Amino acid sequence: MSGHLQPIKLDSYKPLRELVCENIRQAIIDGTFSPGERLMEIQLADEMGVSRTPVREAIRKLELEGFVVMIPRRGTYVADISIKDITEIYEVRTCLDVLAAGLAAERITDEELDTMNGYLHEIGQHVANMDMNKIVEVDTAFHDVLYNASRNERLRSIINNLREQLTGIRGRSMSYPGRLVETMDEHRNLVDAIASRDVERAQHAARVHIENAEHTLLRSIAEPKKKAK
Amino acid sequence: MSGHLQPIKLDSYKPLRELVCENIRQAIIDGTFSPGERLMEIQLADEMGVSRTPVREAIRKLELEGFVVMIPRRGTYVADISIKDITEIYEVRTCLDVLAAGLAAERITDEELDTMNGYLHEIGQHVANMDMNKIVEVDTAFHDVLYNASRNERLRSIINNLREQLTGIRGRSMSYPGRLVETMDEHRNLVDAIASRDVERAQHAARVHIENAEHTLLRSIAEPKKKAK
DNA sequence: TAAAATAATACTGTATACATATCTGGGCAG
DNA sequence: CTGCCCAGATATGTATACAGTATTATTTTA
Repeated sequence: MSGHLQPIKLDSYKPLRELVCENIRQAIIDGTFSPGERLMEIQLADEMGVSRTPVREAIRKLELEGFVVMIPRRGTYVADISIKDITEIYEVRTCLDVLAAGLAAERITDEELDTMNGYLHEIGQHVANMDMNKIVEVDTAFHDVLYNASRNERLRSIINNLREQLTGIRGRSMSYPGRLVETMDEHRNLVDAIASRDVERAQHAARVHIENAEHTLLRSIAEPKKKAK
Repeated sequence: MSGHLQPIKLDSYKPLRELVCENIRQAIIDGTFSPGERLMEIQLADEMGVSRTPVREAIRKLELEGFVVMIPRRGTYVADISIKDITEIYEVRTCLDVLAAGLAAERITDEELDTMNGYLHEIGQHVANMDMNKIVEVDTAFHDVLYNASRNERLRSIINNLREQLTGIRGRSMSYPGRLVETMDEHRNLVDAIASRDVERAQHAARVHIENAEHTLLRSIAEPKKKAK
């Protein structure tokens, strides 16, 4: 979206470090900073018009979240996502998504089910228009409802963190030929299983969905479709 | 162990924030700081003989790890672990431990198996002597080998984080009547299953082990065994 | 000319100083 | 006597200054 760092807005009264953190994270996700690129505190601070202190605290948080790698006394670098990383993340996410789907099938409310069905319909329209941004946005909201229905805060936060680590490259998977239609079918199956409170089927649907997403992502990466900065 | 914060040692050349972080985490785990207690930056900095900067960065990390809760402009408080939290954590951990056991059964080396068997034997001796500290120590090492054998860094780090959040109260479970013998049997089953590369059986053994640990912990908490500060 | 050593530069790590918001206590009014 | 308001104190949020180390470039020597 943005090709450059935003100067910090003072709109909210959230601590500066939070705004700075979100700003840098977004810049990493949307490709403003390339993997392996060095992040220097002074430079970041200057560009955003703040001092080094909030920048440092933001970087510490991003390190915990896995977006950057810090080498003591050497500096901070944008984390490089390798095939091995993708495999690792999906190994964990498959397991957790299956858990979340099972729990949601037991604990979801009818209102939440309505919301999910609404999102499903919305996604269908955006797919018809090929509006990628909207698709990703609503897809995220759709899964948020699901994870929330698991009634497990930690599960939700761990999954969200793992998802965010892949956000930068997830778009590739989406634009893979035929994947969108597949995804919609899988979503439909998942919602139906949860709606009928069928834990086993919900777990199976979640597993199929996440495994397909992984395979598509890995396949799309194997293909030569690099876009330079 | 310690009843008070340690002044910071300059032994290692690790960044101060790391040492401070470990120091505070340990103090929370061993009960020097009670749940709900307020942590003040200046006081912590003075006690450890450092400035506020590394203390602040350490606290940010502890917040991400779930050990403390920060309220903007209000201060930092030691996280309070509720029954709901324990249930949440074990819900996720069960899933992840099962995953780790299955992966380990596929990927573990013979050397690592030897190591695990060695720890198992060691635990047996410490149980005979009722040396709780040693038991916890070797038990931790035992599981570390297992998680490491999953060959998934993220899985390992997530599980370790969840474990640490319960470390403070895990001792209760250990001292529950008969639990130690049960635990040893479960460990034996787990190692045997992994040694025979039987994924299904390893997963089952892991699930049984973690679920029993949870039940024992919840039971021991339900009983009135509070020790005041 | 190449390699090694030394010096200079630049960034991270840490400490301290300043600004601002929240909490506490006392006084005054109802 | 109780409740509200204002003022002072204290702690957090942010900025800046200082120190130490790593990297790089330049110079000297082989």
